[in-house]
Amino acid sequence: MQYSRINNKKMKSINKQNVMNTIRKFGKISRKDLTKRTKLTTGTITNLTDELLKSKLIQEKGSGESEGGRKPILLELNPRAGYAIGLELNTSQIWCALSDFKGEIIDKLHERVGFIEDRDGVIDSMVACIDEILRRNNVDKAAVFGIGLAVPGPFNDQKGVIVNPPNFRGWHNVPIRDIIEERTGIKTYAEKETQSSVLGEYWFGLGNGYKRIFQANVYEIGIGGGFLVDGNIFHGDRFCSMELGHTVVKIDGRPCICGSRGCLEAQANGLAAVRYARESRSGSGALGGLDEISLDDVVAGAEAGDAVCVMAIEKCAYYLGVSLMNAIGLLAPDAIVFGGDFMAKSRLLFEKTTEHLNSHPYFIHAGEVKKFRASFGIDAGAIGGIATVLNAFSEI
Amino acid sequence: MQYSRINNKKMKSINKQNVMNTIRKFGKISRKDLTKRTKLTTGTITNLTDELLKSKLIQEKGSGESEGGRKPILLELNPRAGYAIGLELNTSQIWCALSDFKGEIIDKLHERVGFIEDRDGVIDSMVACIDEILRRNNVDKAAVFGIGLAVPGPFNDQKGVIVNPPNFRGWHNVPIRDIIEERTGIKTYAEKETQSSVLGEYWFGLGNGYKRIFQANVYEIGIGGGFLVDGNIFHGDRFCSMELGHTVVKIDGRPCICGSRGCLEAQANGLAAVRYARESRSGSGALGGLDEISLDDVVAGAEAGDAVCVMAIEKCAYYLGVSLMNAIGLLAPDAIVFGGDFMAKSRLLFEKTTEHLNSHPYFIHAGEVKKFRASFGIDAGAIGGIATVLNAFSEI
DNA sequence: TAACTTTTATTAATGCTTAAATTATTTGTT
DNA sequence: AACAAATAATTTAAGCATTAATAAAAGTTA
Repeated sequence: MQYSRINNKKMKSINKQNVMNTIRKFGKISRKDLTKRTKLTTGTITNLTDELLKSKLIQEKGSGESEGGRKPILLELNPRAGYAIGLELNTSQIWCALSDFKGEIIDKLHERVGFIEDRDGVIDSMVACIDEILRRNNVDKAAVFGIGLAVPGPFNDQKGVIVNPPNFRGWHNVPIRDIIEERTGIKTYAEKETQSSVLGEYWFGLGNGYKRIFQANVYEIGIGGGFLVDGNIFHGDRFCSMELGHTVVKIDGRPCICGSRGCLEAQANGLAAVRYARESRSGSGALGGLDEISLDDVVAGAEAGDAVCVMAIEKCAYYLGVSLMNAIGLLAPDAIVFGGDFMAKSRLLFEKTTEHLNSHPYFIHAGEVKKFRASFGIDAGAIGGIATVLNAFSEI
Repeated sequence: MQYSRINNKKMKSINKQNVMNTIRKFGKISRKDLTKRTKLTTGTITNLTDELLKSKLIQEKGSGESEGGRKPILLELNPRAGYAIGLELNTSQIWCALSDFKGEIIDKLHERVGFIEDRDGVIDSMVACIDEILRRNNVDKAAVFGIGLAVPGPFNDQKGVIVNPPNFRGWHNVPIRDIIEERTGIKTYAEKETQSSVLGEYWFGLGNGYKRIFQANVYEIGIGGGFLVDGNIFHGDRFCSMELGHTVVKIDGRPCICGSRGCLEAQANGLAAVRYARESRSGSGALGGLDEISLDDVVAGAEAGDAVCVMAIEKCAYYLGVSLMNAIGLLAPDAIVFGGDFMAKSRLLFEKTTEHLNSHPYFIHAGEVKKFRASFGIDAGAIGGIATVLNAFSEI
């Protein structure tokens, strides 16, 4: 690993961060176990935890079982040390969540976005949501460690700029991170929605313990990717990485909203499933109101065993399988998380996609990669935003 | 970034490593400039360079221009501090190179592999090459810092095990790193061929200065990928990453040697170009000896403007463009290096591939990614192996 | 030659981790 | 209830590395 210059101050900061992360990971842990996990000596642990106690970031909470001697004093994060806000923005909604320092959700707030084209109006709404959730929980701005935004890609994760999401008309190069920070006066972080999700899954969901986690969020409209290495978001250079939805899975396939053809998003999102079902039905001569078939109908139909609906979803799963296999081939993760509303709705989509991944003739290890569905639903992005804030809290 | 426990010893090691890398990067550099580059103070630089001088890893070499005061004493790596060996193994050849501590190539050695299926025989040959190159240059084993192997994927880069390369019959789960280390008694490192290449490009070629470099090696037979983040090889979890050649670019495309269909390797390697040319010619009614057309013929034909040959190569370039665009979408590199013998031979292949990357309607940043051809040819893997050794030389 | 600049080396101070010794607390045994 | 053993946590002195300030060395300019 490439390190930059290290001195005593930095050394201490790194070790302290290590202690904090370990406490966060274990929830409650004794100083003894901290020495084991961090490889620091008991003296150092005493020093560092002492300082953390004094700054109220952690607290002593009860004691553990005796192992034949003195009972260990357990340490935990101090929930009242401060707060974090997570906020996801998508084309139709703003999801906002407030958590304490331990990451426990205190309150949630949800607002529909009227016209996504009304950029300034939407930004006003975001700020209003933040103000409102603080007001109604009586939280002072000074007590908030940060705001974690989850925004649509493509996103410049170095500068915090929304580049040009196809569904966000009029949002070209919007420095959303700086705008929200300036408007609220609160330190703000921003990540692409799926990157945010996977960090949330790591801290608060099932992702803990894996070294390389890839997440695919499959929505009715969009498809996004996220990737974590050792608990850190894999960032791109200047531009956003993990643009899974606009990788081409089928050459000369369906036109995509992005201007290309055959993107995974065009071939395997929820709308594609609906389209496959419709096309098949009209092809077989059935008539009547089929134009109004919805994704829920297709999912329900598949669940009930309707052949057309099963085919439609299996088709999406096939394309997903191909693209994910390609991603596995490049990234070699040890876990894959399946999120997004379409994925959450359809058991079949998950099963068929994983089936495809488990049956590759050559990348036999793809079968050994852990695969599971995301722990969080619609608020995954906001929860990830909270994780972003707490994770970034390193300047102790 | 995730750090592990740091103490004084580790701190010093990291800073010393930093100094070494900076010296290696600049070739010759004064202590003053080292303080600027490493952000360490003059006192620390004096200490660390002192130790490095005493251990003969670096040496003073002349002085730089005066800037109005005392002339700076220049420091450089001591070429005689030790040696590194790089060795690439592919289906037909063993390429071996010996370098001094500065990375200057002292000698090269090349041997054809008779039967790749004869695993033990090939391993014997590898060891013999290493012995021979040391013998004829009068280098003692004890003076060799390490051997860097460049081997075919899929490769378990954690354990140094060749998993199951399709062209390597009988090579299932061969712990090549440990075998060579045990047989030679020299510390051995191993990387997948293209990963090795890109590290070589970073240290000794044009890759320096880029934060995220993706390399695509396009050969007559295989296609491989490599990726560097901040000068470090991007490793997978348990299994090899960057298996570019076996990502699917065309659903239900040509059967691939790996058992899948439509892999990039099956659609865009040199043999594919030959096939496209042949198919087109026989389709157009031409006859006579066309079965014996070679890749060189196709490349030369394209260079001369032959429409069929141009088409054949453009077809490969198109597939390469699609797969590389997908990789860019996921990895967001700031530079792409094009290597491999097919790529080295054909100017058209390079031009058309980059053209494709520069014209994406959505990933506009793909056009801004620096693209260049690899600096090294057939011995890129071996040079990369040397880079691996010198790069890994951290336990100072 | 003297004044000045730049580069390098030295020294005392500071701050961190570490190892070893010590104190504190709990359990089990007599 | 007293005591020994075991485990947990703290204290202390020592070692080490960086830093900041200062000194020394070497070259330039007037």
